[in-house]
Amino acid sequence: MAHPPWSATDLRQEPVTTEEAPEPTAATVPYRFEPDASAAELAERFGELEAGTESGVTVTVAGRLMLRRVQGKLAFATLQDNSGPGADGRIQLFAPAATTPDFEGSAPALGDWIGVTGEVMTTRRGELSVRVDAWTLLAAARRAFPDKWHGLSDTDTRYRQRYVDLWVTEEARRTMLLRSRLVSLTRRWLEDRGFIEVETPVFHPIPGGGYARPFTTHHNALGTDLYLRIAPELYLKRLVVGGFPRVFEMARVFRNEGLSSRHNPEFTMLELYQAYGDYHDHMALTEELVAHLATELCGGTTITYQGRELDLAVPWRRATMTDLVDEQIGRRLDAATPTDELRAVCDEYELPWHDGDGPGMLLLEIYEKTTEAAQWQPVFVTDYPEEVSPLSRAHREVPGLVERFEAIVAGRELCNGFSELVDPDEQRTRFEAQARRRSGGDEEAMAVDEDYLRALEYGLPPTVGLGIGIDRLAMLLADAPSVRDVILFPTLRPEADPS
RNA sequence: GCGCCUCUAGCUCAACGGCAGAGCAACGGACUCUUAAUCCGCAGGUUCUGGGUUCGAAUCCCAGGGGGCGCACCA
Repeated sequence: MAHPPWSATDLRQEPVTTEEAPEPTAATVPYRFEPDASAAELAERFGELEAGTESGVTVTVAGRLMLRRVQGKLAFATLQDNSGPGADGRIQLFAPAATTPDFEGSAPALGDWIGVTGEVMTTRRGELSVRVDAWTLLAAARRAFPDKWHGLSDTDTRYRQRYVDLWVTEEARRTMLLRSRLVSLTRRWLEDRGFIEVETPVFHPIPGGGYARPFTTHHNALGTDLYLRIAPELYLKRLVVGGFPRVFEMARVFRNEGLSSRHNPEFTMLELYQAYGDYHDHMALTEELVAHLATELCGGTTITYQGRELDLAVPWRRATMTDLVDEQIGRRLDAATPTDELRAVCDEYELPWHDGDGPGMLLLEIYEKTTEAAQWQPVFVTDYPEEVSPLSRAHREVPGLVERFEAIVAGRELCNGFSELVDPDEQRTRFEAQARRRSGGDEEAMAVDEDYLRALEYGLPPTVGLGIGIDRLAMLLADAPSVRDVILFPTLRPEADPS
């Protein structure tokens, strides 16, 4: 090799037709660069170096130039490479004119990516630095970076230009890193327990497994409409029928509904299914997984969310919907409560009801509007009305209810799980009830999925399933107020003119 | 979909019916130990868009657009 890897000299010396030296462009940066140290590693390794010391060690680092302090014939700069567990890695560059190549020439600009090779040293003030003995431009920033102190505050710009936000908003970087670790830890944790990760279709001929409006698309060659999945549930249970007793999927799902600080049209749902278990098993699994993640990511099971303390330590409280509603509004209501009485309660709390709503629908409505948001510490709400749970198995003791639970944390639904309905005849009856709602105008009700029924007819053993909202969980553990803070590129209206 | 708030230089923000400004960034200059370096100088605008009111509009009004928050929706 004629030049060290950081050198672009060979490229810059190509014949030029103009008298001026060419500006470095994307065409003049090297094809490859090989840093051998990061800011975090240097801090770790040379943290104890006394002020005014040269280490005798030469390293190559790379990153973006974020700050610059030119002092006549001596310049300091801050190179950021986002190394380290906090993704906040920065190292100072020390550049004396006497030894720094091209000091007076085309010095790098703020925002440029550069690679630097030089001796590790400390300044007289004791700041760990890399002396710039050689440097090369890796990418020029043609657009000005935001204010070096105030950064970006316009949320629109932050979401649309996340590639800038991630450099200037440490919080954003930290949050996204936490999310990445959350997903990684979850995978490992599940695999350690015998779950295998699978990928099921995003295109569904029949939308199912949830109660939501789907996005519709069209396949030209097949000449058929397809729906983007609203949940992977029905395919994952087919896999249990197929002989995989423990499966999970980190499923991006799509729901054609409103946007809010808690809803993005595409979001990530972890769904897992476990043969031979019931909903008690998955309540235990949920609390153990979340406590594990909190310990790994937040250093303990006591965390702060939006200024309020949350105790995620195992075990979490378990309470039936009936008991929780009773606690909140002082009435014992369940799926056997007469419809008239439930309607009267709805009226009392100014909740709209429809003629077609059965007791289960009304009870759920009352619970959600009066009780759910009032729960702060984690609680498993159990035993939902069958009417609103078309895929859940009937409660083994209480008629009209199913063995279903949701975990409510900080007033929000974190997950939803249930003992799965395994009886194909009963499932057909439930699907048909849904289909009646659907033809009655309820666009969110499910349709009859004949292939799913066929799968059940081959035999689904006792099974429990669970869906955890990964975005919600990330919000909780990252202490993020908006779901957009935990999604790298949240859904926004397309820009009219992005230039 | 409804309500409230918001939009000014690349970025962060002033000016609130009377000459569109500052800091940072950029550009020119001084400076060999800075830490958001400092200092001097220079340049930078469709005040989101279109109407209206007014002698005069960034400012007030109407309509539209982007964004935020709340409501509705999201079992």
